[in-house]
Amino acid sequence: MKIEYSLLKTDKNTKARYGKIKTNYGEVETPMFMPVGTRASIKGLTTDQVKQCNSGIILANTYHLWLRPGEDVINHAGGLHKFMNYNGPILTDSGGFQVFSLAKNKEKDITEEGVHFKSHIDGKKLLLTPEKSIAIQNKLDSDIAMSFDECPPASASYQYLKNSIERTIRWAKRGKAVHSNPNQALFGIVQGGAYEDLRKFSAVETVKLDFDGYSIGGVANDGESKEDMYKAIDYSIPYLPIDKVRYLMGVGDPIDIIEGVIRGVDIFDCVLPTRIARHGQAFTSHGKINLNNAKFIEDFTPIATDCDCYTCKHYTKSYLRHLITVGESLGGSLLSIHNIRFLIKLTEDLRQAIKEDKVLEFRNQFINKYQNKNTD
RNA sequence: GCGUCAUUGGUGAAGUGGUUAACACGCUGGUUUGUGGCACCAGUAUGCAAGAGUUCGAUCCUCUUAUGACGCC
Repeated sequence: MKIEYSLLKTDKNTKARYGKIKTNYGEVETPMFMPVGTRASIKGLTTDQVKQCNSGIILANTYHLWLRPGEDVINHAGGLHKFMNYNGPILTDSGGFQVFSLAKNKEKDITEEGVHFKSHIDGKKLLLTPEKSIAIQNKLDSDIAMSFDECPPASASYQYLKNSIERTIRWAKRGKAVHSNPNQALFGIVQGGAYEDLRKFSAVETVKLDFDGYSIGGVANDGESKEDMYKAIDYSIPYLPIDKVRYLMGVGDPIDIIEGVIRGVDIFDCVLPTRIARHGQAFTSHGKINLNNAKFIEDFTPIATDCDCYTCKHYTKSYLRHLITVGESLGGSLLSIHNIRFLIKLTEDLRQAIKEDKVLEFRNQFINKYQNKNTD
């Protein structure tokens, strides 16, 4: 089967929704944060460790797995779940985001056929098309495949975005036409920057194609303002069906997740928790802390006493700082566990708040604490 | 005892008679939003062993002292 989404409750004061996604690999409650495992690995963690964070869906990336080891290798291994030993749902990103950053000359390299670019590994000239992206994802056998879309920068002009979303819709059609894995859902992607009419057009036209779920793309890139991100969500959501999952791509700042949930988003993914972990930073309810800071040299307390993650149960800030400063990869792993758990816990708390119709109170309390770092 | 050479930030060190003493590491902060993993950005010697002299001006030239390395008796 493909996935099935059930909307179970809506917050009384906001658009926040509590729901469940049924997949071939178990049920997942939403709102939910999805950790990113680009190359079939949540960097530095075993899948058991990821599961211990109470993860539901995780991500992998079509572009990276296409280049190495190749979709056939993973297909012969029995699919992505077996290959990477993850016994839970997996979503694959289409590769669009990566390919556009590799396309040197946007006007020349991005054509109706697809995107021309050079491999970041060996410089080989490659072409990724909507059909190719879907074919790769079919073979990877993820539970959710994403349409191949163009992800323009926040700085793109209105006219550029207009042409871009029209092409993205044509690409979505082409991808859907060749999608052939009966166990895999396929999501459409809404673009259109922070323009109300473009988001509406993109959403309405994409929904006409009848996907298994919808995502809001093109946010949180190259210095886009928070206001524009929230506008992009607000302008897209009204046109998405209530009985399908909504996915805000690439968002993982705690406050942005809350604001997304309030606006009706169900699932999120982001590299932030794992990337900042490798650079020594940790989320806490009082804001981000940097374990590189000298003040933690002899701090023999956990990152957060109110955190139930493996790292906080067993390690002190002093030890974590030591690992980070000497470059031991265990430091990045332990911080990744904490940060992933932090964001998943945040979505768990949001689910509870929706059930109690207290999302706004939760938002205000969280932000107040998160931005006022001195109080304890 | 005599002679030669050396002495520049936390470390390794570059350098010049004249506006802010290179670079690297370290250190101190910061950044990171569909991951081209382990990156990027910023700050970090009011001083060039100590003292005196020459000079308009000295870290750079001269002298003395200290310390060190090497050589000779």
